[in-house]
Amino acid sequence: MLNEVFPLTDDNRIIPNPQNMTELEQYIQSYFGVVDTEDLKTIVSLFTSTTIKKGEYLLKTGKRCDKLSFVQSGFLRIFAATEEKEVTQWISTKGYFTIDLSSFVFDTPSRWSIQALVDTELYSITKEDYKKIGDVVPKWRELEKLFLVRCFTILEDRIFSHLSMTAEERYNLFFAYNRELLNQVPLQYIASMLGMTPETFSRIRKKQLA
Amino acid sequence: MLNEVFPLTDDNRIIPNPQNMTELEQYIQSYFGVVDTEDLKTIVSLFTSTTIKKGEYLLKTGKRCDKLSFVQSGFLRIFAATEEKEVTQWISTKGYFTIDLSSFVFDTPSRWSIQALVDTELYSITKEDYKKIGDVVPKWRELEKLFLVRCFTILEDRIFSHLSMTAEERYNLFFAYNRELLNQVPLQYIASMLGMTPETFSRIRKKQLA
DNA sequence: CTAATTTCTTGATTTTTGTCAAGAGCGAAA
DNA sequence: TTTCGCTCTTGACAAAAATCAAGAAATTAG
Repeated sequence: MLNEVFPLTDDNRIIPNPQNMTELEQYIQSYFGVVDTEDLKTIVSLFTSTTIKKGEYLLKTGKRCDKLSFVQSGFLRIFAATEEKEVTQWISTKGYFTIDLSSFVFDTPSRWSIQALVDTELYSITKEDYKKIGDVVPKWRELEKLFLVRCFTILEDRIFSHLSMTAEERYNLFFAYNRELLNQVPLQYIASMLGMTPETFSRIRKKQLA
Repeated sequence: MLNEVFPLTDDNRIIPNPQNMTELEQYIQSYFGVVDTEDLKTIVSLFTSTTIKKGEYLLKTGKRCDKLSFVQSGFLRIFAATEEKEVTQWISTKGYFTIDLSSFVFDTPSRWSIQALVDTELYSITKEDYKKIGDVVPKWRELEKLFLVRCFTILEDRIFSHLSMTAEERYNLFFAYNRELLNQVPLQYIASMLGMTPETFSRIRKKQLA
């Protein structure tokens, strides 16, 4: 059983790579496509594991976003404050990569704050180390671009949902794909990310349960 | 005056590059950052000029998007049809690059239709030729990524506007930056891309003019 | 230039969503 | 356990936005 946790190389060196990192490998595979197994291990070795407690911030608006984080477990809320209220942009669950992309890439002050909604396990990579991936895995720059395009497309879809759907339709679409979130994070945040008030959310929810 | 139209190199070769292409060069510079002048000419030479008549389609939903187009003059409406109505996702004006990105990159059926709202001059590049840019200009892949990130950020902002603003606020924000569109394209399309009905748009407009 | 078509405006009305306020439910902490 | 704070729900009402319908204005086609 041991080598499931600490797999051995040909010459019996222990790879300093906890077993649960395998999940990160799997997600990288699924998001970025086929990468050589050795490369994958190199990439994953650049990530470091951290835990962030409920309520704590991974990033605050105005600070630089200097790392990319992968959610191993827990929930992160990405939001920004306006004069009147906080607006939740997204909630990251297991398997999501979370970042203020613009801040990370351009070294500008971040627009988003990122807060843990429960104790959350992360694997994070610094900007510096992230750059190394491109050197080690030449293919990476292309895979990264494809990943970006997929993210872009998701945002396009989300805009389309606001141009063409009612609050109730957005609710139904969201829960068709994110059923599990409903009982695990404060509903007010989901309401906000769907572009409605908590009261409207509550009423739609009641209607859908009936 | 001639060399404004056909600028001469040191050795008096005429660069086969119509004067108005310079504008495309300028936009590439401004979007993608500093590229060597020779490279820029190479890139621009891969584009071909076309004109598309009012009402004609550059792309239809379901077809492959096999080229990237730059708007030299005119207006393009990017939209998709739902059961009830057509939803305008964006209107491209002079200086915009227009594409169904997902279709172009992944060779999937395009989600958007693109139609000319007036006779429109375009510079287009095929997917095949676009790939060559990366070979000629090694830096291109990085510049392209930065451009993508900027586009991504714009979409994030747009989502935020739907999560946090009223129709009237979106109207005002839009016209702070796109005053010129108001008298040049059917207002119903602008209404749609801002996520409101033509009637609501008309009323807000009246209110703002008063 | 005129007729036809499309687009835009306006009013009346309905529907959707937001606001305000009160109370219920629930979990965390003393 | 009991209290405190936070979240969610509910009702009454207000505001925002959509719908429907008619007509005016603008544009296009003949």
